[in-house]
Amino acid sequence: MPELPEVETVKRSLAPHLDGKTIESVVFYWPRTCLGDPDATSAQLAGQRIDQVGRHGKYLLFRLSKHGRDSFLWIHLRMTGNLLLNTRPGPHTRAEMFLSGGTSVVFHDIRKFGKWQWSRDFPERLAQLGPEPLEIDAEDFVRRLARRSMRLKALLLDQEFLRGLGNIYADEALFRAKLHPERSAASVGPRKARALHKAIRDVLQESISAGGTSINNYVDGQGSRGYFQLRTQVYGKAGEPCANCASPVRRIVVAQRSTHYCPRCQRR
DNA sequence: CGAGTCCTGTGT
DNA sequence: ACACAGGACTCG
Repeated sequence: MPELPEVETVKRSLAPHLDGKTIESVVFYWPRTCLGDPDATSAQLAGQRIDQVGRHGKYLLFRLSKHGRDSFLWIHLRMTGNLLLNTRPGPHTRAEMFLSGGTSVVFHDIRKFGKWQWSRDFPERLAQLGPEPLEIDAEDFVRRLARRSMRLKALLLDQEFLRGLGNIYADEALFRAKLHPERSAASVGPRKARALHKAIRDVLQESISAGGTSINNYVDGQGSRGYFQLRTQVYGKAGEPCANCASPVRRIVVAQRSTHYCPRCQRR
């Protein structure tokens, strides 16, 4: 479910409540939520102070310290994960974190795809990700795009190309830039590449301002829904008229993911 | 590049 | 009963 804007919204809703608190205990109700040994992870986490809650692409990153030693905990929400502050655990609660001062964080995850991992050093998986879409500058983006022959949709979903785009925002950005999802990245000229860079930034920023996209399950740390679903133009709109030209939006499958585009505005 | 896997819930 | 779902890994 959550892509960059949703994870950013979760981070903003949690950080003020967690920064500076100490982890008293962590319980994994579904042990496979934890990459690595759940008992050892819980033991390592107990007593850690949360120095900062951040975001790296779609990952939430907790910077921790105990006895003067830094460590890291990342959480990936995958399709249906939610982190909820001070709520009762329910049937879909996969993990729970208890903090100093009576604060708790429940990890609710219907499909059990979400993952937590603790590490002493900066996590390798995060180090392998591409740049933040809201930080990379246009010229750098254009150069990186020109080096890849992959289809645009598949490339935008590749977290080593850019970290944070998922199925909704990849489709929305390609629509805004008027680029066909199956077009090869290297075939896109610098002018259109710059338009895509701007489209990505705009759609992500607008969604963050709207608190993310809530289609089914997504809510922030306080349980609030976002409302960017009211602003999407192609995602989930197969058969509906295109906002630009009124031709029906088409749904195809690219890289095993449903892909929505306007066949008239987004030519190959 | 595609297919299969991890999972549960919802809608047709 | 079947298709589909904001993700990402592993395999051939």
